[in-house]
Amino acid sequence: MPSKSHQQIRASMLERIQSGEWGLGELIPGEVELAKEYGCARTTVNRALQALADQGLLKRKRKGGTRIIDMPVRCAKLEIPIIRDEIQATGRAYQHRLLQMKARTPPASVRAKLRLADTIQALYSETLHLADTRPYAHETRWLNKATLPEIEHAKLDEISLNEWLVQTIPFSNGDVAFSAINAPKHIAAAMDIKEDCALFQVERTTWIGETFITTVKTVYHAGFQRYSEL
Amino acid sequence: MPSKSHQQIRASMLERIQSGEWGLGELIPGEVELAKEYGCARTTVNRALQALADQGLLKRKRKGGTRIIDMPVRCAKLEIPIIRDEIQATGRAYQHRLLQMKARTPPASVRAKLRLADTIQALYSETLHLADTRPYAHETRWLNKATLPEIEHAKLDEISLNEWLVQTIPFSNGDVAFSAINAPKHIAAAMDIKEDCALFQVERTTWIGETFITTVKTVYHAGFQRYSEL
DNA sequence: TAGCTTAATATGTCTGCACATATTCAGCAA
DNA sequence: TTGCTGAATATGTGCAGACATATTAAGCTA
Repeated sequence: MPSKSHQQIRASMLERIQSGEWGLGELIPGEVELAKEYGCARTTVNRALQALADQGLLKRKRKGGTRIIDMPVRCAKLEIPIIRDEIQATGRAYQHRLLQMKARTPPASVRAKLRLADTIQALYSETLHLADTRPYAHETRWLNKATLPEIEHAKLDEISLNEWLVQTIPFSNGDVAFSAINAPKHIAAAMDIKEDCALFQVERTTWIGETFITTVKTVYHAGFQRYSEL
Repeated sequence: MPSKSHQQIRASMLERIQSGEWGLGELIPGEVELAKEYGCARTTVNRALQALADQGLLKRKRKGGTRIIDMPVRCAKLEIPIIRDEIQATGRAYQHRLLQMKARTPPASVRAKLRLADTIQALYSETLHLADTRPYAHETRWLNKATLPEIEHAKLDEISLNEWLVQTIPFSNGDVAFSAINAPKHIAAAMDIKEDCALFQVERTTWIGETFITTVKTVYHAGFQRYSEL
């Protein structure tokens, strides 16, 4: 069994954890001992253990040894796809409408969150995304004009602002918040639903280094679910 | 610079990706070349590249080489803590009330989701979690009695069902779905809020191997946000 | 030209070894 | 007892070399 052993070892260890052979908070054997047991090099065991530690199942400390996490925190890896992809993946036609777009001084709440100067102008936009002509999601966005002068030349009829950003600034940092809101009047009107209907909302703010790029509130249609494995 | 180089190399590569030096979908140099450039062993470069690939920034193929992901999918790693921890972390007092708990035949919708036989009895429960005596979240749970006979002896006054499960079945598989609902009458009553108020809902179903453990709907108080970095 | 074979190539993985680093623990001194 | 010091120890990291494996590209054949 000279190949792929680090994956097998990892799987075997996972089993030992799940079965309770290695109980909660318990210290497990050292790398050298495990290497002997599995008949492989210590490096290989190390790799398997590191992976499990990354996954949040183990905690490792030099000299302290490796122990099972006492109170494991459940984690869900949520994917947040481009809305167009999400719609087309279900076989429906995608459309989007730019409802509004203008330069404005953002309200204090937005300026605070983004650490913007009082005087700065930001680009404000509202977009409606449609699946087979039915409203799918509504986006409210603030965008730092200063960092993105190219925005003027983008053809936002053909490609949504959302997508344009992903292509232009692909790998940024940021944060997300998920919540529920009662549909405010203007969104209810745009999405053709009852006012106060419960909607799923995702707020995202993205940065590159220290400079703010954009903050966006995406509100999905009634009944929308975001799904993930854990 | 003989130490920590795989982390440094990884950071350096991340920069090259973010700065656009290595553009979207582009092929990057091979491991041997990078190793020469960074002045280290191929193993070390490999490790850095693997990490970035795990993170979803790179795609690697034997012989095909390594390329930057064309359409990166945003991922958020959401932590779903035990409610007690979540409340106590903000310095508030935690309490919980078991509103209901009885064995029942689950409705067809639940049976289907859990692949349960028609005849099986499941344990149904409703729990209210309080922060400083104010309603924080409401849980509706179905639990497979057959797989968890110990449940009868658990002291569910002292410890919430939620927590009892985490301690008893710590490492299970499952799925989650996030959504927004208008508060139904019985939840509005229990949480002392207006009917139809928008609430954030998390539905979780967990398994061990092929056997179903539990499914739970957690509805959080109005205005609740689940936050994460991305 | 189409289809097969073969060699070249980039990543995947394992080994065995060495040294680095953090942490515990025992032993000693004030 | 308290506090310090140094040895022991488990993990962290790196290197060189080897072989495995998937896939492409080139060359050959019909």
